[in-house]
Amino acid sequence: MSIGYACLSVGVPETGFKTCTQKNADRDRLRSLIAHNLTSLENLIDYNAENNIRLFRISSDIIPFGSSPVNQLAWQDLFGEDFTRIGEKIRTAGMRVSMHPGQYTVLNSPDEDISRRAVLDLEFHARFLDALHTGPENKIVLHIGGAYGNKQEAARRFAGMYAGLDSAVRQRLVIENDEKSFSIRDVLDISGETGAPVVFDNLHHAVNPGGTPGSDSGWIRACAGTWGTGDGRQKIHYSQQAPGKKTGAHSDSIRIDDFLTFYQSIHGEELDIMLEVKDKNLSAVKCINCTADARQINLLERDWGRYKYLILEQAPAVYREIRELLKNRAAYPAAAFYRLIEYALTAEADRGNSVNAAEHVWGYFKNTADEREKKQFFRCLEKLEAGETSSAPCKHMLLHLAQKYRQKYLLASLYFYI
DNA sequence: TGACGTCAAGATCCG
DNA sequence: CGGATCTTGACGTCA
Repeated sequence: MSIGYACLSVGVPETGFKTCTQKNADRDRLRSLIAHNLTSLENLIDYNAENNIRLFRISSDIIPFGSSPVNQLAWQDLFGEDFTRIGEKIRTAGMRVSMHPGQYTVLNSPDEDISRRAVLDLEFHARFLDALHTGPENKIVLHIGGAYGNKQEAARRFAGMYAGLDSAVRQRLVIENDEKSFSIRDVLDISGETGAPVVFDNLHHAVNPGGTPGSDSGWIRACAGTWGTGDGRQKIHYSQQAPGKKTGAHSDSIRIDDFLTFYQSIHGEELDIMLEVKDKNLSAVKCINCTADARQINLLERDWGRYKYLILEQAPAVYREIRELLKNRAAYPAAAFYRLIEYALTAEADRGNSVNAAEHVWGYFKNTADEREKKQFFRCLEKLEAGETSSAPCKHMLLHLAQKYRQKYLLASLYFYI
């Protein structure tokens, strides 16, 4: 069982992706964007390895215009050594990666130009995973596409296109139910035609159930048989409805109690679970820690180190409560810990709390900062206290100091990033 | 023709 | 100047 997240991180330094507009996409620009993005990918892989995250989706945007004639760069060759090095790290960490072209890659489109571009896009994704020297269990996840008023016909067109794909693509391709047209029942039928493994997406299924009713775990079992020996562990996508947002919108964070209920219901299934959630790695670590075999409190202490100043700012009472909770080093109150963090993050910002948290963080620098920095910080703090600014300028300054004075522990604090 | 979804670039305004 | 808040771009389908 691995639990992972998609594409981007929250609060991991130097992991951002850059792109440009089509009209600015010249060779030099693309080369430097790709160099930057591969460095970010390597930093993400390092972070994942250090944090026990063994499932990760690589963003399609890592190569800007990766399947467009705008990008003629031989990036596999130009960055061959980087790909090899990053691929080795993935393998060494026992990590499984994937890619997922978005809703605009439509293989079954009746418009031949659109389906042709979809093929090119899939080939780009396969080329990327090949460049990392990853095996075929590192999948490309794809939706079936549009229904065009005749789902049967659209499904047949998908199967026809699938059969014509290069084996480098086909061996990696897995198909997923969507929230509009193709239900899990439809996708299982298409799998019967094509042999492609099926990814069950619980939220898409809740929005677009189709077929005969069944529990999530029932459908997951139904998908299990589509995964062959070379395909690796069966994968599912898991997400939760964002409260108050439109149907199908992903939540900001995974609510741990709902996740654990789901997790109990699929107990015994050997699955890889890809979380689709705004706070990305944060929810991944949460769910990993709450289902870990090694119930060591240092897992929680480590995550607490990243949350603590954020929680101090959001809800000082919860800060104190969590400190109490973690005092018993023989216990492993993972769910209780994350439940408190979820609760604290719902609190409204309070100026006094912001000042208090900023002063705490300032404690790292009060003996090392020079006179100019001291003056600057306290001027910033006074403005915050007077309600003349948000806490952003203070935080920005403290982050700058953390970088200058190499406070590694502080640099990883979510206080700066949420 | 605009909504849909996503995230970064780019533009603009404010103090 | 930094920060906050738009708008645009890039994609295809569907109402």
